[in-house]
Amino acid sequence: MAAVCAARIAWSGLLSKQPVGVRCARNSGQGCNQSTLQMIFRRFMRYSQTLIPTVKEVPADAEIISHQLMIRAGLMRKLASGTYIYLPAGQRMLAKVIQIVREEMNRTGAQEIIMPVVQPLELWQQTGREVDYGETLGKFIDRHGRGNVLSPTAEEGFTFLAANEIKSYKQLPMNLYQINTKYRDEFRPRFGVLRSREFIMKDAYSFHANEECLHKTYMNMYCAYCRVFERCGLEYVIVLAESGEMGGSGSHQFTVPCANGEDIIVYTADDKQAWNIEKAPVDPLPKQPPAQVGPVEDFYTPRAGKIEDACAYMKVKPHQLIKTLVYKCGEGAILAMVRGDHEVNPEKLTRLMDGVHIEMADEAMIVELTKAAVGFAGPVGLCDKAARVFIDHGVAGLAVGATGANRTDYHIMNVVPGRDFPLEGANIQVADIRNAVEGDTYEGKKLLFKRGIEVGQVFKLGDKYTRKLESRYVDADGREKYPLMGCYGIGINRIIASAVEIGHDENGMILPITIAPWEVIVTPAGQEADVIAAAENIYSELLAEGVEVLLDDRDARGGVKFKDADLLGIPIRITVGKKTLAEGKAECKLRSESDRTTLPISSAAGEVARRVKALKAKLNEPKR
RNA sequence: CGGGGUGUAGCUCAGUUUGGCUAGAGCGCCUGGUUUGGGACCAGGAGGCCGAAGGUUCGAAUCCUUUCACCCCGACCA
Repeated sequence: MAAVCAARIAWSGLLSKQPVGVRCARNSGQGCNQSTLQMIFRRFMRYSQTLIPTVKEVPADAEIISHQLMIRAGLMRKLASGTYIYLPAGQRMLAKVIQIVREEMNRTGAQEIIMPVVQPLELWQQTGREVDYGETLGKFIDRHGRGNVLSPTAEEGFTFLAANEIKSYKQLPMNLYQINTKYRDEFRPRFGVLRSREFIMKDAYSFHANEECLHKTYMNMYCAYCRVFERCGLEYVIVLAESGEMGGSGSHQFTVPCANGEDIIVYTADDKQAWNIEKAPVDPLPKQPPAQVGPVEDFYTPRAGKIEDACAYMKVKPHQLIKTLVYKCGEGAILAMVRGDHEVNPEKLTRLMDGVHIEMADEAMIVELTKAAVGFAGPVGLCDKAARVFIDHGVAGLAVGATGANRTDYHIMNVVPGRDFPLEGANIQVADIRNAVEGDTYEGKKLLFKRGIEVGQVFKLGDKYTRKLESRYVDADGREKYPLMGCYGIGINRIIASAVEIGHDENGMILPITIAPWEVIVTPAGQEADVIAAAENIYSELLAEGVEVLLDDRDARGGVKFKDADLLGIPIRITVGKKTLAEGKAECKLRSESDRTTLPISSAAGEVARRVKALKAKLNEPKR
């Protein structure tokens, strides 16, 4: 009883000795301007006054480690599937990442604006992306019957602005960006914040009079992105990516390698080249020597619409099967043939179609085209019925194969490419249309695979959007032209999730100091008045040094505070305890290391402030 | 959108197969006490429309129908 009371009295007594600035703030600011007040409140951080709801149990619906820890550490809570509430600690992390991104963008001369999240549907109809984006595009109709889009990206909005404001080559180049909420009506949100419906993205759009200028800005952004990810303390890999329906000629993706990544990175064994799997090229497989093959033979394969079922009937291996997929492009049918053990890469098809939107044909269209149920399509007799036919090198290289008979419940064997279906023709093309797989090579070099989280991507868009939205400027030669565009995105939330994915141990997050919610936590271990007083002192001194510090002033046991500090991943912990205090010392521990060092209590704050600055400098002064 | 799974206390989950006493445990929360350097202990307490709606039954968390939400696999994805 007595001890608790003493402790409470000690706390309340110290609370009344708050720094003068704070008292002044509460007394409606005598002599303090608004920004000073905000600064003081932002830095004045007591655990007991902050909503950091840590939990011991792993949340049932969190599958991957970053999701689990972000919930457990009290960074966020789920509001609905794919939407999260960011709590104070999470908000602080987002704010820090945003600030880094903003600084690096501004350094390149990009200008920050804010675009509405709700945008007119007509703009999206003009560029054709209402259709291309499909159901992922969030839409609603307002009370006036107008269609609205919840912006998943903002090419339309920025190009609209350019169309109205960029009239002369003298205004070019121009690079505009925003850091704003994006919405995508994902079929399946998952992995916590890695694939959420609502997220924060930095998106920039640049406008140029010529290709060289676009390239220059593109490379500037590329470098700025390197700096951003280095400052955030992330290990990252840059891969060549597909620009797909975004249109345009070039793209790089910035990915953080980790086991839970959704993207697959393909790289050569010598580590010289890397691609997203959508883009990774493969060498054609060696052509099989021609064999003596009898005529095509029907084979009864009831209900064997799947590769493995058909193989079982015909006693062949998947790599001997020719898989025929039907895509559509407007009204026309597109055939894509790959081996049974390979997968069609739609991005590669899109590129062969010059960026035209394609999608899987529906059942009705397949039945109409092949006169058979889905699963029994084959190239024999079908190639002249399709607008375009793409045959993978792997198929063309087969000496003999089996495939669908274009007749329900039948396959055919002894099919020889070039004999039983054409490999050449006006509408026919043998090409690389499949995903790379284990064992493939490129330019003779072995291809290797790893998973990664995409945290940023840069694109060259060309004039796709400026043409569609009639954005024209007058060039030096007096003629009207369409500016070339680049676009550049960074997933703010994903930076945090990937930092957690690669920075954690069994006790919780281990965060880079540049994005951790606080730089230092001061933990009084014990409720004795002198311990609390010493902790308060160090806390005040750190505040005065400009360090972002959290004081764990809770009336809790030491163990609880240590567990929470570890969970939160705060890079530096200063512990004030009875024993060390008696020796005039405080203890300093880095979250990333197990050793502790003791510091004289009188100089502890100054020394820790120096360490904070050194740690930050290490990340904030990138090599590039 | 196809396949699978789960909805019971703030959280993690028993109980449902085989309907039956007042619906449980651990953690968290509140009160009091003992503690206080790695998620303490004792005692007491609050907290539930058993996801929702209909049905079967003397009786439903439990059986049936419908529906909603969430999760996983797949498809999809600048």
